[in-house]
Amino acid sequence: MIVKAETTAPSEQTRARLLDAAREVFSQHGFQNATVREICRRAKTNVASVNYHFGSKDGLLAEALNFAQLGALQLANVKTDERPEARLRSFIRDFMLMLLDEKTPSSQCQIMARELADPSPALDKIVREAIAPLHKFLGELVREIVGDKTSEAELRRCVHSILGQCLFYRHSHPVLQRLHPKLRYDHQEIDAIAGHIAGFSLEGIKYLAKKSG
Amino acid sequence: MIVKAETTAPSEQTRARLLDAAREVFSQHGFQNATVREICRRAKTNVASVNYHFGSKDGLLAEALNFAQLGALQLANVKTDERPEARLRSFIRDFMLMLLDEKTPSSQCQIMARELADPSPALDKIVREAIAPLHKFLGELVREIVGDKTSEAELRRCVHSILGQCLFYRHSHPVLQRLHPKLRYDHQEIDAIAGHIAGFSLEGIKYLAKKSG
DNA sequence: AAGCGTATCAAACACTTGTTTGAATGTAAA
DNA sequence: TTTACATTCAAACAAGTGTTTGATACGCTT
Repeated sequence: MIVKAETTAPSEQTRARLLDAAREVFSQHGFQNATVREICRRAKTNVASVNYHFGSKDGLLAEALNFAQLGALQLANVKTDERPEARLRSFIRDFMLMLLDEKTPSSQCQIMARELADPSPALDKIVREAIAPLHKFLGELVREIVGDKTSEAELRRCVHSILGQCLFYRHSHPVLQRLHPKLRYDHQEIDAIAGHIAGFSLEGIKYLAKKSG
Repeated sequence: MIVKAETTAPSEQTRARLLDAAREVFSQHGFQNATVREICRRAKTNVASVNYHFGSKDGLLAEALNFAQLGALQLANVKTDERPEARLRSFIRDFMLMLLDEKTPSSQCQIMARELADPSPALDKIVREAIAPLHKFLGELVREIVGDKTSEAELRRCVHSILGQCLFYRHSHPVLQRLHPKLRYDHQEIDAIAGHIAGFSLEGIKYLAKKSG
């Protein structure tokens, strides 16, 4: 059938399976602790396929990265005509969902979070394509709230405070699980956490605005 | 000379050298990425000595851990008769110094921070001896500020917000270094960061107290 | 000095890792 | 059918890991 020729070639299928499996394993175990064999097992293919299709484990990570979702989130947020406070609220909520949701995990964001603590050769690309834009976006958003009086250094520290709170729940997950075994990151809990972070941060930001202004 | 017999035996010396080197390497590279060979190189001893003196790499980590400094910090803080707001301020400052100071790095705290993201077999001990007490201490301190009205869940989230902000600077150091190459964690910069975190957090906490009260 | 237990060391071991190889397989054009 | 090419695979490779071994050196008692 001609149809088959128009769909993906067989080689493209294993490529896609490898990328899916790689995103899964990298986000769960981090780059260093993820093994090529585990990835290939999940992709139901041979160990050699990684090097055949992507050259190396590094190459696989580089191609598996795709921060379109995170970028789209920021773009949609900017396009809203809501007040900056509300935009910060909803961004934190969306971001926490990407970081924590057990059902629809954005493996991209989880990989990004992991890379912070344990850099891989792809860190430069990740910083350039995901982290730097994210800091820039949040910086501009906070700037709208605090006004022009606040210094760049203080503004940056606000961004760090927000990101630090968000990432804490991802980084410390194994520990928090032990401290509070009944904890589950369902939709409701994530909403509560995001609401707290937004409220907590907005007070800090507004205080800073008053102090500087 | 009899004196020599009263000082440490030669075997104790290499034990001590191993522990020192282990703390150094574990705090710099994390448990997984630290190699026994690197530790022994710095301790100027043979690879086999780790297993001879500590049984295994795990055993070495277990004995290298010592959270006395962190505990002493909390005890001294409680003993102060200052107001809780001031106590939170000074604790955050001391904690950030332990986490970031390039000159006197508290390898213990850096190991603890690393374990959050990348657990080792010693995580249980670390949670029990360092992290759980730390959360408890901060919880009680924040409770003094917010009063009895605030729920346990919200109180806990405040503690998470504080810790998240503090740990962010340690976890994200490689990334922040790339975003702001001129950044240095000297005493002055750490003071500024700690001051920001304390001010930022106190506003969030007080807001929560009002909201609940 | 001889004997004994501890501590150190170079070397090897067992295992895992990412990567490479060369043969086998499938696909499509000649 | 034959040929050429891309893909897949089992197996091996090379390097790094924590750990073990057996010999050697040291300090101390007898």
